[in-house]
Amino acid sequence: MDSNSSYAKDDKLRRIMDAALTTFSRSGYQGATMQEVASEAGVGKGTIYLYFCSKEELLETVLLDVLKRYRDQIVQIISSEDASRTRMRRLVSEVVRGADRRRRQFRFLLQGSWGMGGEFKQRALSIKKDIMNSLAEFVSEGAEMGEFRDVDARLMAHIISGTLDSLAAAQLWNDEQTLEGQDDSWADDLAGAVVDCLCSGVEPEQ
Amino acid sequence: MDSNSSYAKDDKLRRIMDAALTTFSRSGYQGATMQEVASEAGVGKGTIYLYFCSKEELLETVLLDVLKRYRDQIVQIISSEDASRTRMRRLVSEVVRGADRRRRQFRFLLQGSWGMGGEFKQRALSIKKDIMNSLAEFVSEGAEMGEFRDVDARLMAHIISGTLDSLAAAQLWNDEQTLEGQDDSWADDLAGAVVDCLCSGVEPEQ
Amino acid sequence: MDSNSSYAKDDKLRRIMDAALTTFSRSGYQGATMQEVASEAGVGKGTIYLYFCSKEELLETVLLDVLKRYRDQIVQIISSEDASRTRMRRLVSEVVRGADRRRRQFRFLLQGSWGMGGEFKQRALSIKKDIMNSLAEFVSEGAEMGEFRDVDARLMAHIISGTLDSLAAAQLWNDEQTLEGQDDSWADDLAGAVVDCLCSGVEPEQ
Amino acid sequence: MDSNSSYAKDDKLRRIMDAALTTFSRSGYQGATMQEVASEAGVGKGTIYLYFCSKEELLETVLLDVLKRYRDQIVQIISSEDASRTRMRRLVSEVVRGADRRRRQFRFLLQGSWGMGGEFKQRALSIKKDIMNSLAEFVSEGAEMGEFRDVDARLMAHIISGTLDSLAAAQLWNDEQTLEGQDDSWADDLAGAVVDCLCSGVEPEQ
DNA sequence: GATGAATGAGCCTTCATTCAT
DNA sequence: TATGAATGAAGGCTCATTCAT
Repeated sequence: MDSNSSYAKDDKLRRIMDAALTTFSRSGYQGATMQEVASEAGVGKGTIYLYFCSKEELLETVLLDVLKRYRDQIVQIISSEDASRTRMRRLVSEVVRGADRRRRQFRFLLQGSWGMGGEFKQRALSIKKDIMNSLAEFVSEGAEMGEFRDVDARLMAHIISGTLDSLAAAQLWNDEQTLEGQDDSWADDLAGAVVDCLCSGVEPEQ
Repeated sequence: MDSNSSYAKDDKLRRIMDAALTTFSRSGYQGATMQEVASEAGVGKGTIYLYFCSKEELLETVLLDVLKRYRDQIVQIISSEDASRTRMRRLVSEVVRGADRRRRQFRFLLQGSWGMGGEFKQRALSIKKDIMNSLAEFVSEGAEMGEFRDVDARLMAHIISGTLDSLAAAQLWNDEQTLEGQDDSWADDLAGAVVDCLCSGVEPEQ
Repeated sequence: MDSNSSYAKDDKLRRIMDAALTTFSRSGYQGATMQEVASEAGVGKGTIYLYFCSKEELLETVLLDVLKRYRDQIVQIISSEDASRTRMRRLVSEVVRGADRRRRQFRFLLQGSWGMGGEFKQRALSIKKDIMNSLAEFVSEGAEMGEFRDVDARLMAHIISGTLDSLAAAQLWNDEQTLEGQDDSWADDLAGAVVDCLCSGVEPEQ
Repeated sequence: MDSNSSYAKDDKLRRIMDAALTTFSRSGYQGATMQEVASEAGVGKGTIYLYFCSKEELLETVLLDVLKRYRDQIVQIISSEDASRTRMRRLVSEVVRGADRRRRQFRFLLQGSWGMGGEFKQRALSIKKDIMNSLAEFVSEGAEMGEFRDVDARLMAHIISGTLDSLAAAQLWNDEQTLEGQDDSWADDLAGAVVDCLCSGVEPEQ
């Protein structure tokens, strides 16, 4: 019984955050109404205010939550013991696959934290920097291990991050020209080609 | 007199669109009020409705306008007769410089068209595809001329576009770690390093 | 035309304040809704916010306005050149008559400024003190002229003010036992009896 | 056990009514929330509804309770066997002292029953009339005993009642000009002066 | 054309009340 | 009996839009 009610409470919070993610993603922050979120979550409008003190706090919490999960996914992938190129490949394929599976979340990430203010922006930026730092470190370590050239790690992090975002966005925007064959291996094939570009560059070796 | 009033009319339209860009960029679409836009433009609130039938149409017009200008800038740069690497370099340096100079516009571009619907989204996507197509064509042509390897042009377009976006965003977010030395040549140096990564890749030649 | 529109604006403000007085008096501050006030005034809900920035400011303005008019009435009456007793008599009869005529306003005055905070309370208190000071001065002057005994003027002011309030309240509460015969002279007769009590006291002369 | 739980129940009821008095007095009827009252009483929000079926009933009960206690105090004082003037003096001094000691209650009384409707208003009025009747009777009896002149008893009741209210209000409003020396005997001195005014009147004997 | 006073639909938020535990 | 999580009606306020001037 105890564990039941405890479960129920967590469940309600989770349902609200999930509904908020869905609703904000569908209608945008300002466009979404608390009533929509409540209906989507299957709770009363007032119930949301038992967990979040304002619409803004709800958005911030959900946004940070998604951002953190994205960061954790990236960090986890590039922390493996595989060869740098392999890790990079997994990074691309997982993110692209994830964008497909969790469209709602990526909508959110790409939208970013526009219009949010002050303290929140700092926290969001902090997580974004985590991501950048992880990627930069990944590049540096690759160079130390002799698997990468000695390029500017921070710039390379921008290139990787930007590529991931662009691919995910294409996914969301349904860029069927780029990503049409959705069989089992399309993400891996895509990742292979992208990583080839990133690793070998676009210029022919002389 | 005719040409005068016509000029006056164009001028007023231009001031309104400029004010809208500034205001939407500062406060977001929903956060901005028509009163704000009117004040910023130095016209009466009702005047805006002589040129645009709704707030949404105003946003769409301004957004498409900015997108087009961005597209045109990119197209113009990569249409020159220079070597591919040189054009790519100019692409990066101009975009980064532009992000610095025209922050309002880039805010807008990165924010995208959230919450906008249907027909408008198609038009925005269409322009975004113009950009992608231009970049892909640029890569293809480079390959034909032997200046680029025979990589997947569309994927390389994503890499370039994503890199540009990531750099521009860092600019806006004031990522002072990446872009601190703001002397005259910082953009060129940055572009050089970025293009080196993109052209030669991150892996050492064997 | 100019004077017309100017009149219209003043008229709208006046209608809103009047409607607010009526509505607040009928339903209480918290009980009244802005929609009620708007309907009573025959304007749109938003229009009120062109003249007052919040419900609270509306209440404060109306309350201070009524308070000031009450103060001015009292000051005017006791500033005449008549004998002290005559002025006191007019004070009572006018206030009682006013309570009858302007019930809404007296409701307001008696309710006072409960729940209002800070700066406003100070301004209301300041006007209430004006009234007390005027009454005290009236008593002092009466004493100087030999028409009154040398009693504590401030205490006597409390007695007069309290008596006026109690009579006005009885009026409002429909104390038909006290104030039933509402012919032309009832107020004068009442005032005569009251002033007799206040002037000669309740104890028999020894 | 029975008497214990019965005691506990009475105790809880008392605590709730006390908390309501404090809370309503502090925040006003509409401003106070049931949660505030519950917290102040140290009980759960739902518990209040075991004793009162609505917020309004709670207010009415508490208000009538306070009114009755005030009435009883007045009746008790003027029912003694002392000389009329002595009783009047005790009336003033006790009320003023009481206003100091039980500010919360007087706040309530002075605030009155604004916004309350129908049946309740009748009951409150009924108690207020009790007070008026008691005072009028007191004056009549004084006249019968030859200690008072034969004035209109109901009007004199208004004068006394109004004076008491005005003094109590000054107390609450912190009218330090009137009531500053708060040593042991200030209330008695004040009462002496007030009663002198009421008994002998403000006009010099001729 | 240009304006801004006026409007009212719509939304965030509060809080009295209920009811499962 | 006692509780407080859950609810949803209701209200203050905003702001896109209109229209008389």
